[in-house]
Order: sequence, then structure tokens, then C-alpha cells
Amino acid sequence: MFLDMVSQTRLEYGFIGYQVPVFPRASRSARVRVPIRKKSGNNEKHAFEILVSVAGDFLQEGETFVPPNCKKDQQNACKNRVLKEQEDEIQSSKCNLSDKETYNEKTLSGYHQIRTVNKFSHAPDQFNLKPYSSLKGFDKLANVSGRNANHSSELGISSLISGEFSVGQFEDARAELSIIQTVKSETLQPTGSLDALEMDCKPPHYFCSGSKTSLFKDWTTLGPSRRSDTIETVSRDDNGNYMADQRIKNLSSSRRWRVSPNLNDGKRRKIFHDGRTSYSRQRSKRISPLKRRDFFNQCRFSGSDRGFQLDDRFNSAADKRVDDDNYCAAIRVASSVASPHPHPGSRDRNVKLRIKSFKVPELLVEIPTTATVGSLKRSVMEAVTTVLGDGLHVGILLQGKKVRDDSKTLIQTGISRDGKHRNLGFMLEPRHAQIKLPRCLGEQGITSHATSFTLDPRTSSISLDPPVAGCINGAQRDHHLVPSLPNISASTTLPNSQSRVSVPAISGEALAVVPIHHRAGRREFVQRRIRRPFSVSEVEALVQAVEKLGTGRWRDVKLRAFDNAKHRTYVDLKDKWKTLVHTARISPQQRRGEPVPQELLDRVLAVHAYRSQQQAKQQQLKSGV
DNA sequence: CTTAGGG
DNA sequence: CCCTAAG
Repeated sequence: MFLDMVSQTRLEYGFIGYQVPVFPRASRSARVRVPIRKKSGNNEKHAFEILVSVAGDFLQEGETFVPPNCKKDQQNACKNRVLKEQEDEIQSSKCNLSDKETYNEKTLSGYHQIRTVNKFSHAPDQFNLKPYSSLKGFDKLANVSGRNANHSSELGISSLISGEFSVGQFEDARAELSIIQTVKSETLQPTGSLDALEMDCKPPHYFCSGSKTSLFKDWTTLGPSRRSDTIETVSRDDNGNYMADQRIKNLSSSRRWRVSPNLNDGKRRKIFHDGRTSYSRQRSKRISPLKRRDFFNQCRFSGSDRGFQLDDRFNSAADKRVDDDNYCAAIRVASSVASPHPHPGSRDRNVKLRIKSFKVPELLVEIPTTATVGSLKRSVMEAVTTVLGDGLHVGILLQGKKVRDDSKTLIQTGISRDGKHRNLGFMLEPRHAQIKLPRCLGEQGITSHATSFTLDPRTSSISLDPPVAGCINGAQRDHHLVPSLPNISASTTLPNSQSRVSVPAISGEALAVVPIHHRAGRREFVQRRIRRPFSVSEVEALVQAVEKLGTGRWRDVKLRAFDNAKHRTYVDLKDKWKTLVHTARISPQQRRGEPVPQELLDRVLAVHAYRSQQQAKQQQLKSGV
């Protein structure tokens, strides 16, 4: 029933004539996957799904669909329309700014939508997020050891956000996410407030400029197998000019917004989907292929601090890079610092970064006045988790420059000195932009920069306590730090820093509609594991184990020879054996990668021959009997 | 969850 | 490395 409703609604959107963009194709598995139900006969619906998926994913703030044969003046029209609508939104927002409401009502009767929005903006305390019940998972994450600070903070924030929160007062909150209005560019100027961490976000803001005349069938011809070509968009460059552009942008958090232009009233609307549920699913997927049980078993708990050690499965999430500052969900300085009496040359000084709060960008919520307060809370929650929940990783800004090298120590980077952390900023960046830049970490040579990530319930703060290891670069310590925050402010704020959540006018449980998108089998983007070629020593270990155990007992092989290599699953080992056999059979000239000693390959062949022989005999016995 | 095999 | 049918 719901499904029908949803698809019908979609039909009205009238996407037309654009082509599916090339998927970023680091590897086959890294590209967008659109689940297609094999047995369903409704190809049109499938095509729609694909289109929505793809189109929504690749749209960015300010972008709009343009028919393939769109001319320049048409593009300008698109541009003007965007600007006009943005102005309209501001105006309507201002009109209601002065209205006052109370929150102690059971329903939102009498609340105007826009007023509600402004209420959020100006009463942040009322809508801070607090951990839902008992900070699920956060207890266990209370002391995370990662490889470096970047890494840990990313993990910590992800954990924080991925956990379940409710909207409400935050007296007992351990983390605060205040919802603020970031319209004024001044809010991004340095204020000297050490405790303020503000994040300005530029959420996706797009609409369809397609003509209503083209209907469903126009794009159903795309078909699921089509996976190339381009999408033509109009986007805005650094100077605020709009330009036609053929490109593939990163799969930032914009993917969670489905384009849904309502052509009847000419207004932009965004339908929200893919919220919490999806995220947690995704996250657990990332933890796989190791078993969940294993995941927690591998955590090393250490007494009272309940810390645990993370293995390098999380490497893939580290060292992410973003090419496009335009879509950083971020900015600006943060964190009070406690670095008492630093001793130059001391190797184990800590820097404590207290991130008092992250502020999320303005959110627009449309909700019927008959909705309950509870559903409103959930709407806000969904919006916030959508913006922050996934697809983000943490970037570090120092003196306005991105700190890209995750392997540097904090000291080397200059984060540890003299409390001048006015120049230190954290930002959330799209995670999926970096699929193409995996960090290849060899099995060896990983120096562990253990970093603990702690949560202090008393101060409602997250503190980073990185026992910094490594050499000290004196030269880098003596920078005279001048506050120079990145200037992502003015252009990124304003109307397009709004995210809108549309809650259908269903009395009672308005939010009941949102999860439907989950059930409808929304696409998910699962980060492919980084490629980690087997070293010769690993091959040696594998061969040895297989010689002992034979093929077909990959779990035992894993336990025997790769128990400590968390990133090698038994499937990996099985696959490696398969490729080894193949490698051994082809000529040395055809082999790639680090050469495997012929001796090992010979052993591979020997074992393989023996095993196949045994298998053949067994087959004969069976068929003979 | 494991195995086995195709992609 | 991913995906997934089968057991």
C-alpha cells in the first residue's frame, strides 16, 4: 500500500532526459549498486529507482537537472529559478520570525511550518540531541585506540552520531548537537571563543528543472544495464557563478536526498530517506566480513577504563581526502585545549581537545500542524542523522589548511603547542569522495600511534587523549600561529545551507512514512575494502597452512595462520589460494605484483594437484558405488 | 556461519 | 575483493 503510494508520488516528479553518469569505478564493487529484484516484473519501477538513485547521488548543492539539449539561456533560467526560490524561502522565513510559540503543547496546532523552523533556530537548547537511553555502543567506544587522532575522532564522531539519540533537553547529555541557524557569515569569523565549535554545512539543494511533458517512459529506457555517460548539471563555482558542468561529483551525504521536484507548485522539495536505520545497517556491513561476534571479541577490554583496541579494519576509513571543499560540511575552530606546561622535547605530552559541541546546519522541517510533538522530534532527529549520520569523515584544519597526512603526529603537525588551538578546526567531509584514494597499508611498517578517544560524562565532552609517539620536529613547533580560518563561510551559508525534511500530512505517526524508503530497498553505498596484496610472507604462511590442512578448511587455515590478521578473512584466504593456483599456472611474464617465489608456487601446484587427485578419487568412488 | 565458485 | 547459493 505504501509502496504504491510512494511510486505514484514519484511518477509526478517527471524526471527526464538526462543520462546516467559514469560511476566512479575504482573497482567494480565500488560503484553504486542498485538492487534489482530479479523476480519483479515492474521494470518501469526499477528504472525509476535507478534514476532516482543515480541522479540524486550525483547532484550537488545548487545543481539542477538540465535536459541534454539545454541551451545556455535555458541554463540561466535554471539559475534564476534557483536564486528566486532561495530568496522566496528567506522572505517567508523572515516573515514569521517574530512569532512566539510554546512547546508544551501536545500537538503543534497553530504552529506555522516556518515558525517552527525558526523556533529551532533560536531555541537551540530545546533541540539538542541527547543520547538515547544508554548511549548504545558508546560505552564500549569509550576508550578507543586507533592509529591517530584523525582516525579516532572520526570514529568517535561516527559512533556518536550513529548511536541512537533522541531529541530533547540535554542536561544529561554527553554530547550536544545544537541546531543553529547559520545564515550570517559573521558566525564563521573567529571569535576567540575556544569552546565554540561551529559547523557550517552546505547541504545539497537541488531541484529538477525537467519538463513535465516528459514522462516515465522517457527514462525507463535507461535500463539497469546502462552505466555510463554523463549527467549534465548546472552548478556553482567558487565565485558563485553558475555553470554548466559535466562531471561526476563525490557521493557525499547528498546521496541521502532524493530529488523530488514538485512541478505543480514550482517549489523545491526534498524527500528524506535513508536515515538512521540504513546507516546502522551500513555500518555493520562495514564491520563485516568479520563476524560481529568476532568484532567484539577482538576488542581488548582493559579493566576499568573499558577501552578496547581497534584493529586496522578501520584503516579504510582513515586518511580520506576530499577534493572539493565546496561540500565540506564544516568549518571552524573548535575545542578548548588543555596542554599544561608543555615541555619541548617531551615525547609523551598529550593534547586534550574538548569538542564542546558540534552545531549542525539549519534544517527545515515541514510537518503538519496535526502532527504530534513526538513526531516532530523524530523528524528533526531524522534530519540531523541524515545530515550527519554517515558518509562523513572528519577532516582537520590547522591554520586554515587541511592536514592531509594522517601519519604525522600531532606534534609534527603543530597541534600540540601552547594552546593555540584557535587555529585548529574539525570538519566533516563527504566520505565517499575518496573511494578512489585508498590508503594502502602494508602489513608491516605500521607504526601505531595509539590514540585514545574518551568520553567524559561529567563535562559532556569528547576528549582526545593521544599519547603522541614519534619524533618531534622542532621547526614545526615554532610557527607563529595566526588565526586564519578558511573562508567557506558566506557562500556556503544562506539559503542553501538548509535542509528540508518533508513530513507527509499523515495524522498521528507522521514519520511512519520515512522508513518506507528503507523497506523499499534503498540503495546503499558500501565502501569497498581497501586492497591489500598478500605479502610473500603471507603467501608462505598460507601455503604452509594449506599443506597441513588441505583446501576446503579455510576457517581452520585462517585460525591457524592468520588469526592475528584481522583483515584477512577465510574467504580472502580461499580467494588468495585460488589466485595462487592461477598464478602458478601462468607464465612468469604474465604475473603481476610482488613476485611470489617460484618455490612457493611449486608447492601450491603440488598441493593443488594432490587435492584435486584426491577429489577425483572420491568422485570415482561415489559414482562407482 | 562456512564453503565453493562465479564475477 | 565482492557476491551469494547451498549446506
